[in-house]
Order: sequence, then structure tokens, then C-alpha cells
Amino acid sequence: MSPENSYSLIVIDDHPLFRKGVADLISMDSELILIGEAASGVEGIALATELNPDLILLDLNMKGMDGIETLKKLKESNIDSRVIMLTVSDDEDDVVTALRSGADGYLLKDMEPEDTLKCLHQASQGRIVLCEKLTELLAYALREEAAHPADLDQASLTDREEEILELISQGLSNKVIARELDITEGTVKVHVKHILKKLNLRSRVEAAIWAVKEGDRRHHH
Amino acid sequence: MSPENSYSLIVIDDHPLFRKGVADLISMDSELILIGEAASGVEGIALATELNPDLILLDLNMKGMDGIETLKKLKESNIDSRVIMLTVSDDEDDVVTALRSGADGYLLKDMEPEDTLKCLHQASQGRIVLCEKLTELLAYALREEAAHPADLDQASLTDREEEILELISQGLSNKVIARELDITEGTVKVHVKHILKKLNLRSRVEAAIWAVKEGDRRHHH
DNA sequence: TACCAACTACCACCAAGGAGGTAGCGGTGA
DNA sequence: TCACCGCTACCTCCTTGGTGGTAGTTGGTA
Repeated sequence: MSPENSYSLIVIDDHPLFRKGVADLISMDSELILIGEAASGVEGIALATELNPDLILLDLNMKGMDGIETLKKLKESNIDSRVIMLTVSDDEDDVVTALRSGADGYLLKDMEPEDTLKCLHQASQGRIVLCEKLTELLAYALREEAAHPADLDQASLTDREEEILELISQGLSNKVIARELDITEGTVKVHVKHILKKLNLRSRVEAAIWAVKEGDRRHHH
Repeated sequence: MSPENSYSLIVIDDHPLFRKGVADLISMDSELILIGEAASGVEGIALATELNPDLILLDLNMKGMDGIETLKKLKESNIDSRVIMLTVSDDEDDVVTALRSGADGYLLKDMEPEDTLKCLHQASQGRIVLCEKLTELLAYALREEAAHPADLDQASLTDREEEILELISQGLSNKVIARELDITEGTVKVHVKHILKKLNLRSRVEAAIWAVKEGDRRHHH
């Protein structure tokens, strides 16, 4: 940790020039103190363990161990530093992956210096920071997911068949389905046979998987 | 549409007092022009169709047709207004639902007036706006999803078992799995048996379903 | 060393699933 | 009326799946 209300940080990035840039930026802020630099993931983890800084600025695209992997390793270790991804990539998947892996922030290298500093302050106070550009991107991402619905519309299964497919997708056996619908097991088998034929599947397992994924896609779970 | 670089908007909210507040706020900004008010979803849709404003401020919690439903209807119609949800609820689900339903922004009623105006400007320029508080909330939400894995952590399946479960969840039969892994079918059956026992499931169908849903929960979609 | 867990293999046995066929019944539409 | 479709039922034949048990190998750990 660090004294009073100043925050220590280290930067992990394999570009010396970029580290230099960060150092300059940090030096402009009296509350942030750069206490170390690392040029790779491995080196960075060692350094973080040794210094236990308040913040870690981590580059996403590094040679060797990449940023995500480094992030995971850092989160698995005992240090309680907050990790901010700092990178050029505004790829949606990268952002999502980073956040899911426990990143405490995601900033872009092309942000205005003062914005970056502002975000670092917020981050050190425990907030998750995302640069504005990415907020928007996340919002779009959520929309995309919802855009899927109208598919091949059940390939014309009859009501009964849909009903049975639903039960299959709950893991029920033919016998149980028969009891459930109050028909014989033989009849259930006939329906299953038709379902498989219509959907061009090879077993009830495939049918179940298909139904689950399908159901998931329409009712955004 | 509206002249030069000023933007027309309407507000849909069942609280007169709140509409008054919005009107006052809007009047402080020379580029924003309030051209209509509606006290319900139905009324709002009619008004929007008639006036085709640049922006629509929509309350989430309304009596009768609620905000989400109104939002959907608006998006289904031909108007190309951008819809900004404006509400007191900072509930995560609400935000996500709204965005998935096509909202172009989500602002909180307790924001600072100047921030609100700033966001409205950004929105009228085609950006999706979220108030800061919510950005953070979304980030946390993404994390939550990822936080699940530690679940029952696969109930201690061995590597081989996980591997086989994965293949089952692709719909493969024991025979095919055997070929795939270059072991005998009998051995595959043994593994399947163990998987079922460990996960307390009754058939490969249930296993497949479980695996699919589980996989869905961890790897976004 | 002895022990344990994971992986492999083989066996027998029975339950479940799927393919093929035939057939009766009720409703709908030409 | 006849033809068609969806739903039901029953049949045979064969494959697949799941349970029980025994047992050999490897690698790591007490």
C-alpha cells in the first residue's frame, strides 16, 4: 500500500516507449506514483507480488503471455491490486473477455491524457472504469444478442411434436413423456422419430441440445 | 425532423410534475425543443407517430402500458426517433432489458441537470448514452456472469470426464466418442457412468442439457 | 514401500431408443 | 364424398445406453 491519499502503480507493457509515455503522464499527477515497470506478463506478476501496488496498468496485446492470461494469473494470486487494462484494442470481445476475467477497468491508449488520469483516480477508489467509447460498445453488444430471434421457425413441427421436443429438452425419457401426456410409449417413439426426421437430427440427445440452444436464443436467458 | 442543429423531443411520462421538470430543463437549452408531452404509452406512441421527433424521453415505470412495452412498440413502428429511457430505477435487469429492447439511452432521473442535457445532446448525435452509474453497473453485471464458474466447479470431474462430457454435449454417441478419443466404447461407457453419478443425472440427455446450459453461462452466449 | 486415483479394458445383463411397417380415428378442405 | 393430415396404437428388429463387476497400468503421495 501507499501513504495517505496517494496511489502506487506499476505498468506492464512490452513496449518501452509506451511505458515511457505512461511514466510521463503519471508524473504529472501528484497523487499517483509509478513504482515499477515490467516488460512482460511473467515479469509483471513477479513485480506485482513484490510491490503490491494499488493499481496495475496492463497492456492487452503482449508477446509471450498475453494480457488476458496475465490478468487471470494476477487475479488468482493473493495481491489485491486493481488491474486496469490499457490498450489500443476497442474490440468488443476483448473488452467483454477482460471484464469477465476480472479486470477493474478498460481504457484505450488513445484517450485524452487528462481523461486517463481521471479514470485512474476513479479506479483507485474502487470503481470500475470504462472509457466512454466502450460504454457505448457494450450497449451495442447487448443489443446484438437480442437481435437473433426469427430463425428457421421450428421447421414445421406439429403441436404435439413441439410439446414432446420440449419434454425431451428437459431430459425426460420416452416412458416418462408417455405418462406425462397420457399416451403410450410407442406413440411417443413415433413422434420422436418424426421430430428427428424433420429436424434432420440423429438422436434425442441432438434434439435436446438443439432445443436448449434454440430456446436460449429466443428467450434471451 | 427539426431545423439546422436543433433537436425536437417529446416526453412520455405519467407524472405531470415530472413532465414539467423536464420541460423546464429542456427550455434551458437552446438546441433542444420540446414539441410534445404524453401521459401514457398509448398516447405517447400516437404523439410520436404524429410528430416524429428526434428524441423521445420515455419513463420506464408507467401505469398501463409500461415503458418497456412502449419502447418495443415504438421500435416496431416506422418512426426513427431515438428513444431515451429516463427513470428512477437503476436496477440492472431493467437497464439490460431496455437496451436489449432497443433503447438508445438510459438515464436516471436523479442525474445532475447539466449532465442530463449533455447526454441528450450526445444521444441526438446518434450515440447510445448511459449515465455513469450504469456503466459501472453493466460492468459488474458482466462480471457476475463470469463469477459463476466457481459454482460446484464441475463437481470434480476428471480431465477425461470433462472431455467426454463436452463430446456428449455435442450430441455424439459412445461409439463415436470412442473413435474420437481412440479408446473402446466400453471405456467411454465407464466414464459416462461416472459423470452421471458425480453430477447426479439420470441419462446422457440430461448431461448434454446440463453441459450446454452450463457452457452458455460461462462463455457469453 | 504401500496405497490411491485416474484411466483403461473386458464381461454380462437388461433397459431404452430408433427404424420400419400397418392401421384406426377425427377433422378439414377440395 | 374422397383425400389428406395429425394423432394414436401396436408390431418386429436391431442398436445404443447404462449398471454391475473385475482387473491391469501409470503416476503421485504418505
